[in-house]
Amino acid sequence: MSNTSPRRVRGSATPAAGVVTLEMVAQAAGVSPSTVSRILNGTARVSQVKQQAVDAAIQSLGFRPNPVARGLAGGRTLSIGVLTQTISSPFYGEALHGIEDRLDEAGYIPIFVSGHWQEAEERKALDALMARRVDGLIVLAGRLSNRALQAGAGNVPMVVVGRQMQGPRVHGLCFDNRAGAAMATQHLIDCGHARIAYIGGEPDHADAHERLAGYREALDRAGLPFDPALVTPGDYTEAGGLLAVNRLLDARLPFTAIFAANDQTAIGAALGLYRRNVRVPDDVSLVGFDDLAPARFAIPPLTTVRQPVYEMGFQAAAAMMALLRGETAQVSLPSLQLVPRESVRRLQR
Amino acid sequence: MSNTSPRRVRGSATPAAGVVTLEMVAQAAGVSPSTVSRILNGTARVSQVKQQAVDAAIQSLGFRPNPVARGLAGGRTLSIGVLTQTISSPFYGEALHGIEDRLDEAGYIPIFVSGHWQEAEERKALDALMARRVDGLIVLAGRLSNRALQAGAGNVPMVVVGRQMQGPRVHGLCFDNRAGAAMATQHLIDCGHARIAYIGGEPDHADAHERLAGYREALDRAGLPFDPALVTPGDYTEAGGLLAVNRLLDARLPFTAIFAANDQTAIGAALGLYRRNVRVPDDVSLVGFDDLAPARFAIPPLTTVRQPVYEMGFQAAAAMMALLRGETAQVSLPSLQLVPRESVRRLQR
DNA sequence: TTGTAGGCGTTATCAA
DNA sequence: TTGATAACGCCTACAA
Repeated sequence: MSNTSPRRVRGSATPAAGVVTLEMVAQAAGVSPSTVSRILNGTARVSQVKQQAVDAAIQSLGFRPNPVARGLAGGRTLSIGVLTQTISSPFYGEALHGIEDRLDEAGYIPIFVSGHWQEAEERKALDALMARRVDGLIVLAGRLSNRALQAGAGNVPMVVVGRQMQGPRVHGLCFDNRAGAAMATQHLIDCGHARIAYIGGEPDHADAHERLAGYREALDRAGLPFDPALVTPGDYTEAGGLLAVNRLLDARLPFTAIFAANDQTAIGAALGLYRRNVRVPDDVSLVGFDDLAPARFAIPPLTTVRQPVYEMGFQAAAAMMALLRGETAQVSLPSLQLVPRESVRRLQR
Repeated sequence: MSNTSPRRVRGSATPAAGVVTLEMVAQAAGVSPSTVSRILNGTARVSQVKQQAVDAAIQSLGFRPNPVARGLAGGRTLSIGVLTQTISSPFYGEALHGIEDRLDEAGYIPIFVSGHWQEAEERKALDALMARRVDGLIVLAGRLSNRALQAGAGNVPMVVVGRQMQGPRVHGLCFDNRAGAAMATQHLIDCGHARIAYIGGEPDHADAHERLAGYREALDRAGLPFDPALVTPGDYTEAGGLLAVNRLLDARLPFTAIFAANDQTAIGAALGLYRRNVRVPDDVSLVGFDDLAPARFAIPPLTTVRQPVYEMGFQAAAAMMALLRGETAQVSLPSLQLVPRESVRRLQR
């Protein structure tokens, strides 16, 4: 029999003082390490006596399993990679919050990395995540193609927010942007507006196209003409909205309302209107999209379409947990809702 | 001689297909694993020949070291724990962005966890971080006492933003809130205002007290009386600002200006004033603190004190890197600056 | 039900 | 300068 006592001759990492290992728990409880492991993971049944002995040892020693070692041995790191675009974005920030809360419930931890809407960065971020051996991947929008994502993710399960994807270990989750935009436009039409301008989002974001489609759909349904001159691009930022509204005003076309592709755009537009002495809603009505905090406190408070973003993050994480259990994710997103406030005026006829 | 060939008899984690290990690189290059490791870490000199052979093998095999294994063996995970309060906060979001960018430069990854301004949650988050064996800790404000932080951090280096702390492996980093607040108040005084109300921040945040002190300081310096009735608490949110301004108005005390403890408070206050038909800046001037995006696009654009938050995060991460190198962190924060916009009116005399 | 004995992919020590 | 080898702390296949 060779020597099996835990000699420490040479080693690498100096064990941090006060670190309690599973082996120490086993010794204290008078059982083998495997038994402790089994109890920790619920891998097999163990007798009541040992169960209690181990529990007691864990308590008294204050043992906490080392996730790093677990990751190496078990192949699970209990961490989920989250590829987001800008960690400081007011929109995605809420989603991250939801993800964090749901993962926490399950003992997982999110690892956030930003792609900044740039393919190269996204690819790099994805690599970093995979190198960290995350157990799953949640992707928030982005520019990477579905193929690139699939390839980059290897064989870990993936939840993608903002695009349609289905597969055995993949789940897509999105809001119905088209319906939301139609709802916003319809609201303006219901208030008597017929000349409605549209300030779009980033031209190469899918949701920007869907919102434009929703706008046209509502116009069509009401039998109103679609005037391309009333449509101008934005970039989902306040500055973009400001610029866009200036173009609209400079064109000297008549319009009584503006539907902006998101709240930030609408808020920028509102400032642009203010600068030109066009009053909201007296002269021009304004509707946004998202319902972030600034919309609620804008002057006047902004009518918008509410996207439950926190909930979206929460559900994305829930879907991931399902995928990890080998189930097919079956989560549903709450639908979008119009939030009427004070930036829209009912036209007299 | 015992058998040293890499037999795989029984194991645990099934090695994921396509995973390239350091050992495979060593074989391909015809050297020992230790040599590969040395090259990877620059731990020792190796001959040109082997150097190149290994580099080639790494390239062709597409090898990427496994951080999890590194963490176990080397005791370093190349990750930094970041204890923040609300990941979706517009203020801290910017800081996280800065941290992320600086850490990325150094090959480190941030692990963000939220404490939600609650001691119990912060403690839990701290534990989770330490269990993950992060190499360092960056703490953004919070309620945990310095002692609790020190204890929770064990012996990993720590950078704390928003409080004064010094130590061999600890570094504190803060803005001069007092000076910033004095600057804001002074600006109002310079514009001829004498009756200046103050809407405070969360009563138990240190920076809220500092800002109040700055407000008083400016008043004193100008020989203006301090009227406690003109001071009312807020909570750093828009809703808090709205409520506060209502209290101020209800008290029916005369004032010509308001200094709010942060932008969100100011924006809420602006809405409150609007609701009561008090115009900004014609009837009341308004100054905020932070200079977040919404301030720039408020109507009218908000005069405020700019805190370079991104930079703050960046510097905090830089300090951490210095600490990790065993140096004493010696980073400096850019100072606060007044950003005059349109929410302040110069009083005629 | 329980224990034994690798092995996960790296780093670090020792000896050459 | 290089290579063998023993950890790092845990999990699990296998044997008992």
